[in-house]
Amino acid sequence: MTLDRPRRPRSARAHDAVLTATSALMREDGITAITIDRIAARSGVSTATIYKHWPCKAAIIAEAFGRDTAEVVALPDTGRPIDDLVTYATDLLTHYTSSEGALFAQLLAACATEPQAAPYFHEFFLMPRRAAVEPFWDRAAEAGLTRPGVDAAAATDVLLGALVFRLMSGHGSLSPDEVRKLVDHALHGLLAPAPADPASTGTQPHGRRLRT
Amino acid sequence: MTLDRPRRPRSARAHDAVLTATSALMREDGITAITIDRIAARSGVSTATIYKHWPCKAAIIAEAFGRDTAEVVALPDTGRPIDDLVTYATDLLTHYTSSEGALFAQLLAACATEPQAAPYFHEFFLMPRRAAVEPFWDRAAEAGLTRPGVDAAAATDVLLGALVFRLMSGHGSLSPDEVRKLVDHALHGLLAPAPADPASTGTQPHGRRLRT
Amino acid sequence: MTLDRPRRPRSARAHDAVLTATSALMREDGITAITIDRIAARSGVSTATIYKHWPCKAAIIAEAFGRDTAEVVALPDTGRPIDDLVTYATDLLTHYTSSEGALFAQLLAACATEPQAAPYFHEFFLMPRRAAVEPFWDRAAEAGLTRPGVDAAAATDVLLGALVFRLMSGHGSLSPDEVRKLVDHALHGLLAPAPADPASTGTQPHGRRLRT
Amino acid sequence: MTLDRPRRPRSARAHDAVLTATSALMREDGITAITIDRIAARSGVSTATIYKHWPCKAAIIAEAFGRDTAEVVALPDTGRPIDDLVTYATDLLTHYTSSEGALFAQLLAACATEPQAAPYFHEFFLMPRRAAVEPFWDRAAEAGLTRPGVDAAAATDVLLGALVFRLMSGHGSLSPDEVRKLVDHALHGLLAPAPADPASTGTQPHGRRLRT
DNA sequence: TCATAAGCGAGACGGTACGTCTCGTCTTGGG
DNA sequence: CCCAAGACGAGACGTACCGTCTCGCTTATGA
Repeated sequence: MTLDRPRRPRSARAHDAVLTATSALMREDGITAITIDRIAARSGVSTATIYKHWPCKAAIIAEAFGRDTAEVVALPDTGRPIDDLVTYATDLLTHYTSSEGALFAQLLAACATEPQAAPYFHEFFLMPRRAAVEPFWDRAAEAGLTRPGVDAAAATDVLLGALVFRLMSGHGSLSPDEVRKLVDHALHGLLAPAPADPASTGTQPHGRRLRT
Repeated sequence: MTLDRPRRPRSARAHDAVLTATSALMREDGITAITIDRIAARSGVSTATIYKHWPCKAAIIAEAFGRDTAEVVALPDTGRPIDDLVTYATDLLTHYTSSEGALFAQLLAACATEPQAAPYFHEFFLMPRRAAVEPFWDRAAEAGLTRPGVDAAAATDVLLGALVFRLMSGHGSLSPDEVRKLVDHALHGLLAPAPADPASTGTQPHGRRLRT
Repeated sequence: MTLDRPRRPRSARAHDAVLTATSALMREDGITAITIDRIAARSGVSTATIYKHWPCKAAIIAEAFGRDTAEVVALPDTGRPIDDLVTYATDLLTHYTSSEGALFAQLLAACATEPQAAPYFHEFFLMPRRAAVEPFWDRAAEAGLTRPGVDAAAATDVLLGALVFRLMSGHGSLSPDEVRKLVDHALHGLLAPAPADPASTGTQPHGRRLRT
Repeated sequence: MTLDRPRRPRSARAHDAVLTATSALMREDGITAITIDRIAARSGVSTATIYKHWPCKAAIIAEAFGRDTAEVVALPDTGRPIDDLVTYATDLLTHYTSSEGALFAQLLAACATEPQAAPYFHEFFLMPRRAAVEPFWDRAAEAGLTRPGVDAAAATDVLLGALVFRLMSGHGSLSPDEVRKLVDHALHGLLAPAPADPASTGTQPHGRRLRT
């Protein structure tokens, strides 16, 4: 617990210890069971020191969660941007279907409850994730594969949004089928495409294209 | 405080008084400032009685919020379903852009934190709202105006999802332009419509399945 | 729980049921665990009815305890009054050394806390007990075996007092030896008998100064 | 409420503040009216801190009462031990005849109800009091003025016992005459002194039988 | 080199909300 | 008219956690 040699450069040590302890606690007992005192006890960092590094509990959690999450879902690169996007989106949502999703939901809840944590969530979770996919969406946009006006920010929010909503409220299924449906809806829209030629059939061929 | 005549049919009286007090408190000071004790003081209902009616604070809030929200946004009916949907979706998201959205976000946070509240959120907020728009989506589906597989549940989640995400995490703008963009993306999809030639990849199915 | 037959002559039935239930509860879980609600549930008598019969919980307990205690310790009658007194006193204190003593202590505590119970304690416990031993002390007094001024009331209080004190505060041993010591001290006094010759101390016969 | 300079040495400050507040409350409204919350409000010490210092309410009261009682009744020292004992005993019982006695009774009741308080009662009230009189009884014993086997503990219990009993149950008079009677009985015994000639009764000298 | 200032662990503290408990009153509805 | 059933207001209870603070020690830097 008390290393001897390099004593003063503690700031970084304490910082790391807190994040590590927080990660451990949140996997073990869930975010709701996390308390500053438990983090302090687990990390060996005193509560006072913790409060010198972060403004509130949710900020710690946001940073810890963001650090852990560094690319849990790989970005494929097959050269077929649309396929890659579909794969990535499906993988991403599927990943948050697991217990990781519950953590994510509780992290978001903490952010909403403690507004001071928002910047931490932004910096340590959202931005890194978005930066990773941004070039991807950019390339897709350049290739004319995305709708006009679609950028990484909007895309992420629309893609994750429905899942977030369901995770938060606990309603709605998160079965693989549902996840695929949500991804499909987000990527291709809720409404039928405006018929290019108004003379087509009422129901149209996309039925085949979309159904699972 | 002590009404005289009809004394025993109090259950309903207490119930209403609590919901009314909760609504008032949540408009005045926000959801985070709500306390069971404050609800008790404001409503004249004792904490013990409150806990006999609801399992936790978030359940009360969910019911109160749901009761208040009964159709704050009107469903237009111009006979042009697509226009109506667009109008409704835009109005809905715009409505949650106001302070009402902050309440909504904190309600969701409370639901995620206290799982016992989820059924209340479901019953008193989500279901009534969804029931209101359901026939609308059904009619649109019958008219072939929605993509196959789109139902009221998925539609609501995808439409509201991005907004919910932004409200919860505090990131992202909620300006009218952004709202319009989110609505547009949700309704029409993130990806550009599939090109006319379907002969792209023979390897995997989702290219065909998904590409509009 | 819901007997049907004899409905009106309830008063006596309810009274008895309450006392019986209270006795049972107090043997099972101790007096501190007794609740009006538990008595009501156990006896099938409603709380409202209970409050019509007794002013407070301690009153019920006092009556129940008194009813149960009817002569648990026998009064010997060997014809040798002093021996009988010694036997009785020792038996009495020994009896209250058991778990019955703890009940007794808690009953007294309840009486001190809820003054309304005192008359019940007096009527249903103290008086019957005292009435039983009174003729005994009277006879002893007539035979000149007790000190002048000693009556049943004072005798009981002095005899039981030390035990009560120890039971209440939890201090002091209640081993057989200690009990015998307390009985001995109470019966024969703390001070050594005044020496036969009154000329011992210059300060005069305290015996006279104090006696009554 | 918020003193500035000497901040951390609060433990003692809080401790004292609680005891002082408790003393005040108990003189003003009686022990039954004491609440942890009232003590907290009066003393400026939070309930949580209070519970870190004492296990229950009765423990606080016991300590506060003991602290206040530090020798309210003086021990005379005339050189005539018997007289001193008589004076002291009478003064002591008389003192507890006042409202102080009611407090004492309720303190004992609290001790019986909350067993965790017993050690506090023992340490802060009983022991100091007993320690004060102990040398006195010892000297009397050495001088052969007390009955064999009488020590400070037994003496205190027998002397106070009857009073305690009457205080607790509310029965029996506590007039000066009665007090004197109780003191007399305790000091000199309930039974008449054994006749000088041991050959009196066939049942053998109970004096010897019982003594020790 | 040594003093100063800062960082730290430990943990007490004030504050506040929690959810439970019990009391004693009250009302309903059935007999 | 009485009663069981039990809802209710009141409010104390003991616990939990937060975020601040003080203490006393350790260590890095600047005079």
